[in-house]
Amino acid sequence: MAGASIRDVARLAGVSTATVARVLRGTTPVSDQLRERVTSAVAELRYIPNAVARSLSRGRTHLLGLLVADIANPFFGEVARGLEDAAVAAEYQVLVGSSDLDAGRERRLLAAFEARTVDAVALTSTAADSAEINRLAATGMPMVFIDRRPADVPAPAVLIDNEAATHRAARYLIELGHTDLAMISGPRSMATAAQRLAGFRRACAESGITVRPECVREGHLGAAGGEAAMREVLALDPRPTAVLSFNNLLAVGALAAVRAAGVRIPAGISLLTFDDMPLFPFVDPPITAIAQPAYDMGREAAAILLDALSTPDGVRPADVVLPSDFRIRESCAPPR
Amino acid sequence: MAGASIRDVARLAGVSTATVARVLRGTTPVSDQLRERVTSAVAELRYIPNAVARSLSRGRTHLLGLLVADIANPFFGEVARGLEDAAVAAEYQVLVGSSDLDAGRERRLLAAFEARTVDAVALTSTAADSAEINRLAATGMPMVFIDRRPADVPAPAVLIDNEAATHRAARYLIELGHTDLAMISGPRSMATAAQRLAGFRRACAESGITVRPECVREGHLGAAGGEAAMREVLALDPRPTAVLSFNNLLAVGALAAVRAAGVRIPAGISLLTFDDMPLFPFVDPPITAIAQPAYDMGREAAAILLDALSTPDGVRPADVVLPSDFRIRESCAPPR
DNA sequence: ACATTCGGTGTCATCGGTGACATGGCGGAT
DNA sequence: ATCCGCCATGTCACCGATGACACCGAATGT
Repeated sequence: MAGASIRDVARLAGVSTATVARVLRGTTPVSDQLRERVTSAVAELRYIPNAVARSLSRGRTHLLGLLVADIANPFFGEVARGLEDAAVAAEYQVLVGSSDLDAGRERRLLAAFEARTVDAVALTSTAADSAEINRLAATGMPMVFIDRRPADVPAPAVLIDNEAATHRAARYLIELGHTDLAMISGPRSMATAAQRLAGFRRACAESGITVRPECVREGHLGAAGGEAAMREVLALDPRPTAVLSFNNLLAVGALAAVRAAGVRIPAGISLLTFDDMPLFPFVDPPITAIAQPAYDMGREAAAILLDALSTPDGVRPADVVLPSDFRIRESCAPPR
Repeated sequence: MAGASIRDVARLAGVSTATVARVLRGTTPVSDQLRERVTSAVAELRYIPNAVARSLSRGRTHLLGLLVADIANPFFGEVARGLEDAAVAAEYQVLVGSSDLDAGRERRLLAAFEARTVDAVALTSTAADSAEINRLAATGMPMVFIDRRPADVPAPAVLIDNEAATHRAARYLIELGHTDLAMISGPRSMATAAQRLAGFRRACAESGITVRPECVREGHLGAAGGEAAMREVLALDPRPTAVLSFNNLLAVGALAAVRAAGVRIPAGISLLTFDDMPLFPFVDPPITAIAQPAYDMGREAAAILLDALSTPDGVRPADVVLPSDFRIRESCAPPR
């Protein structure tokens, strides 16, 4: 039950622990005879090397820390999966944690990652507190941001061109004829939110459209926040004719609010959102969305991290900007 | 950069490492003066105890292994989140891995868990190979299954009453007037699939309805499998008037096939599925679903594991059967 | 024939904490 | 005053694997 140790194997094979290690890791040559004795001893004892001991001895855990806002959010699930697939291919495992965008929880998670000496961390969530993150980065821990990065942290990021993507989406609405647009945005402190809002504003400005201040809602993230924000938007007088949502959860909440208000999409109001979901094509009406390549973002992030780990000289890797995909469906139409 | 060790702290505070440990873990009493010196040394050096070393020394990693079929699947995401929330409350972290229902990948994941000496594992996926799992269980590693369990493994499980839930759903369809039902099931080797199919069959049998063999499709899991299975069902002559889907992904695929075939739900065919999704209420038409309490399942699983870890005497915990929720929406109607 | 090299193997300190045990000092009981 | 006991603290072996180093014997070079 207790699991055999390398000493047990060595004893059974009549060799030293060093020889066992050598056979196992195939590093230095070992005579065929001893190799044979060792491998059969390993098999007989069902010996499994203790990764904890190895980690302590080698100073490497082969663990990647992944900090997300909420692993239950399909977007982060995809990211996690992409990261995991790249990680396992390199014999790494993934330690995940959800921060819920709570600064305290985020801090505890990072502290845990540090204490466990994960080899590198990927972050997709960030409660503003970048001091903590900078301290971790300063220890030399390879680090990569996904989807967003606090302004003052000197680490690479994997993201899409949020400004351009939002600009394009907003232009699409404007070309449809909308002149009174609203945006359900994220917390102002979030870099992504600022970028998307900027793209939105630029598109409006370029067409001489004024965005009413009350048409920009900085909702709390999550479906409930989206619902509340949409309720407020619908109550506006005049009511905006098109709404752009900052992410998938917000959109789900917005959808609920629209339904509850008895408003039809796109007849009564047009809706467009960041983050595609597998069911969007089947919603009534199919939802137009800006799809982020979540899986690839996770994979790229892992690639950056693994690369940094294998070449410790350490030039800071460049950001990776992935293409987003604007998927036009039927949730937007010209205003009445 | 390299991180201070307990010896550095001890040296700076002018005490022994044991005293530092005692101050940190608050176990045995330490004089105020020394406590003071130690805490300030800890602060000055920004000392963070090395969890790897502690794990090796104590034989506990405070790590829970979670094996899911696919962390990108929202159902498993919810499970993971529930498990995580319960875990962090007890100062545990979660190591996740996706098996993709691939026996080899599952085996490697379990081997990694074992090598890392996680304190316990939760499994929601199972490629039939239970020998491997039994071997792990035999080492005394606390273990819990979520959603499904291989028949011959003596470990507790957290699940819903699949047979009853499916029976109820099938009855609902029958009471609507359907007499020709189909089921898009999962792989026969999966216990859950067998149970759900049994409930389905019992409901039919009780009403004197014969289920045509070709109406039970054992699809490959995943949206693509669901689409293929549904395409086959739609091609049947006569075409069944109602279909019950084994899980959320299968349903998404089925939805796509129905759309592609130009068939209307529920007018042309009724659809009902296991696993609810946040967007189901907004789909055209809103999808009737059997909701599993995924988050709670994760939490219960963690509770069982943590309990087993804190009371090592080890009575085998009983299964936890959670209620499912049958959410009737509009995707089912009487047959024409 | 002797020095040199090298392949194959063992020894042991080390990674950072932990806890059993040893030690020393002080107060209270007799 | 003496002994006991307890509290506070230090010492050190240990968890399991690793790798630097030492070592031995055989093959090669001159």
